[in-house]
Amino acid sequence: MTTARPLRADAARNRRLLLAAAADEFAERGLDASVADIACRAGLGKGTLFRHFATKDDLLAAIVLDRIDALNAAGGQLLDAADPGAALLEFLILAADQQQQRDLSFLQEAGELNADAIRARERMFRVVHKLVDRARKHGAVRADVTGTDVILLMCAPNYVTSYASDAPPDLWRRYLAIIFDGLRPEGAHPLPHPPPAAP
Amino acid sequence: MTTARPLRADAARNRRLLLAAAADEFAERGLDASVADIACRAGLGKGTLFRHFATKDDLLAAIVLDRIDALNAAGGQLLDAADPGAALLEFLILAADQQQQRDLSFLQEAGELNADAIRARERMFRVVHKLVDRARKHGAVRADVTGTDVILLMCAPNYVTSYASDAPPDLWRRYLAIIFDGLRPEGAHPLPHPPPAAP
DNA sequence: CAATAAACGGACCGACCGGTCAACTTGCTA
DNA sequence: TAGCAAGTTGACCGGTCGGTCCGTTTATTG
Repeated sequence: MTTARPLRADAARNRRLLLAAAADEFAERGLDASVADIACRAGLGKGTLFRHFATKDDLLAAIVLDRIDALNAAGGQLLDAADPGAALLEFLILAADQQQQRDLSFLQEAGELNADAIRARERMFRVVHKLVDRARKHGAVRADVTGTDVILLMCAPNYVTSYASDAPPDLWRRYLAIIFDGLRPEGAHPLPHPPPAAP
Repeated sequence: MTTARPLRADAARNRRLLLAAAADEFAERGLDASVADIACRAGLGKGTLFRHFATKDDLLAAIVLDRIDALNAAGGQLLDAADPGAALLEFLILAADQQQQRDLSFLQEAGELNADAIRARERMFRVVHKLVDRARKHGAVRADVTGTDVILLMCAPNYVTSYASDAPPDLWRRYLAIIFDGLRPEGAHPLPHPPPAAP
């Protein structure tokens, strides 16, 4: 039982500052952003950062957890949408939008994450599986594509555009559309390799 | 004029050892592989590595240059193939196969590379553009897709599978097929974003 | 307001990195 | 085979990193 007594007012404020600074710094410089820079950006000392987050990975996990939970909530609502195909596409757009993908991609990197973050990720995987199943049954997605396929492909649009240095910020929409066309049943060719097992 | 006198026999052998060790190490651990580990893997001292390659980036560029040149040669031949659509697909398969993609992805990362490597990359870009143009004129690729699109998407299949830790080594074939289906004219939906300028 | 626990901050630590260098070894050649 | 340039090596350097620690500051509360 973690009967945590509430944070002192300044501590709560600083925690928010740190999370915001870390989100910005990670977005700009990737996983290599240094904790010193993050603390400095928040106008705080490095020691303060480590008082709130025992390790750099914990800080990352805290950020990612928020994003994932928000995405899961949106995905849950999309499960009731009228058009299952449009709902899946909308979910993928939400996931890629505002560089959320950039954080999601951290999530995919193996198990060095907070247990909470891992649980949130698995919740998200379940949501994606449900969205894909619905879309497949509705004929909006080809029969030979699985939820795991979509999970893996989810981060590709942002990854792809990250290499076009002078690209407009929402170029990912173009590649999400191309990949999504590849998921549709119309004009689908047989796949040369079986799908991976669900994670 | 670089009238380089030939390397001493042992030096030439060590150079090959270093290139092989570096290729393995970069493939396993990515760009973060340390020069010390590479030298150790080659059974040599760190100083020897720096005698052959002035900087870590030069070493990387030397590896990448070989791969790119091989790919360019294959791509050049595919320009004469009977079926332009199959030729483009074959080129993408070659590019992704045997983790070549892993090295190509380094290439995409901005201009911190050897001038030679940059030239080789640009040569590859031209080859891809030609392959795509041929395929498009032949109706094997949708009209609204450009060579630059394909260059950006080229690395996606391997990237995508790199996050499925227990995946079979050629799972990328599955996602290359899905993405390639997205490039076909059949069942293509309008793209929501214009293509980026050619690099 | 005084007492106290919570929070803060930055000097400090050990590990690791890319890269240098001078002493040492070795293949080539005359 | 002698001499020497070419090649090798690992200790070493400056810098950065994640993380620790303790003297100091501050919000809270009786």
